[in-house]
Amino acid sequence: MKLSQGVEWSAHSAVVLAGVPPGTVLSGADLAEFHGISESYLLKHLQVLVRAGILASVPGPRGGFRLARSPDGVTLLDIVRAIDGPEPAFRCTEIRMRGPAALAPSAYRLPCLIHAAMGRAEVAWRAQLASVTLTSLAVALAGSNPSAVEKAVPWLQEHVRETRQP
Amino acid sequence: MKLSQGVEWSAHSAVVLAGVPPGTVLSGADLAEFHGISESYLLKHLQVLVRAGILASVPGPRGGFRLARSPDGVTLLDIVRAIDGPEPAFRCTEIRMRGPAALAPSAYRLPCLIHAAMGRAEVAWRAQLASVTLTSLAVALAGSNPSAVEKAVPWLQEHVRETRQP
DNA sequence: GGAGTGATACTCGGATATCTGGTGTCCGAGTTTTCGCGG
DNA sequence: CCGCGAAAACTCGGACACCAGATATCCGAGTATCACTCC
Repeated sequence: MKLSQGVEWSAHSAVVLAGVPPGTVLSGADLAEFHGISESYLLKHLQVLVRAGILASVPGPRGGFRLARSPDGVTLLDIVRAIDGPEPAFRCTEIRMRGPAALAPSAYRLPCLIHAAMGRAEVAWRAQLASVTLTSLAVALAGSNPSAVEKAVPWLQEHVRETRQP
Repeated sequence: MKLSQGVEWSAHSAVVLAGVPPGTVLSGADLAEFHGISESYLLKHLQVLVRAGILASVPGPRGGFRLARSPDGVTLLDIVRAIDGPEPAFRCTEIRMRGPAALAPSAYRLPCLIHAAMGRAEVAWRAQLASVTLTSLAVALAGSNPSAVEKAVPWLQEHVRETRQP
């Protein structure tokens, strides 16, 4: 089980976007430079987040990305599901219904126990991720590492862009 | 995030092996036939379980596999970690320490918050898997689908093999 | 001087190569069994 | 009939191709800006 690299990049980018004022955007190039990562590859992931309704994009010069909803309404689970896909990690192929000792399919109305156990584990995993919002991350960051925030804010103010209001 | 196919096969095979009497083994070919799956590929995973100390193998004619410890002592987490690897799903590359707004490394003694949140989620996931033992699975199966067990037992008795005692 | 208009520059968006890890299979090492032979 | 020995058969073990998905990048579509021209 391995999570895509894009999850980390997307989560950090979303936290940064949660920290810029409403009505402003950051370009993909700025987000990539801020984190010291590849711009092209980050764009690929940001586009996925846009398609998932987590970010909104503004095209053209002085365009960029912003959160599509309130930072309260975006959780780590949303980001993971957008990048990594919504399908569960464990795929039950129902091998219990195969082989020489199998019964008729009607005998397997109750779910496969291994499948069920895996499902419970994933529910617990998702519940933890769903309890973390961008707001909670930003607040915790301000509390745990205020100097990092103090250094990031001026840089962001230098690169943030006002957007015309539709 | 995607779990290997081998996790499902290994888990089912382990449950079957938990159901055969102590001092007996099942060959890889029998386990594969019982589940209707590829023998060669299942063997690959069974060997990993042997290396992880979950199964023990007996070579030569009338050889096969058996559990290396009591079914009480084998959890789903053990199997997942053996097949899928022990490293966590989320890999933090510390991008917070990069880019133009980064501070000196000494300013990042506290863990990355996104990393920490992902870690809590994985702990919850593993805790669920660790709470499921082969014994609990076997007991629950006997309760939820006794007819499947009744049909499987004769087949297994037909194919199980006594092992000489060292 | 102001408005209109065309060109321009900048941004996101999707299509395209590359590469690692899971998937699938095969042949060889090792051991037990078994068959044949001799006593 | 019994014991010994060698050959054979069966099993696991690891090494070898193949393929899907993640990784990484590039060029094109679309739009706001800006400069220039004309009124």
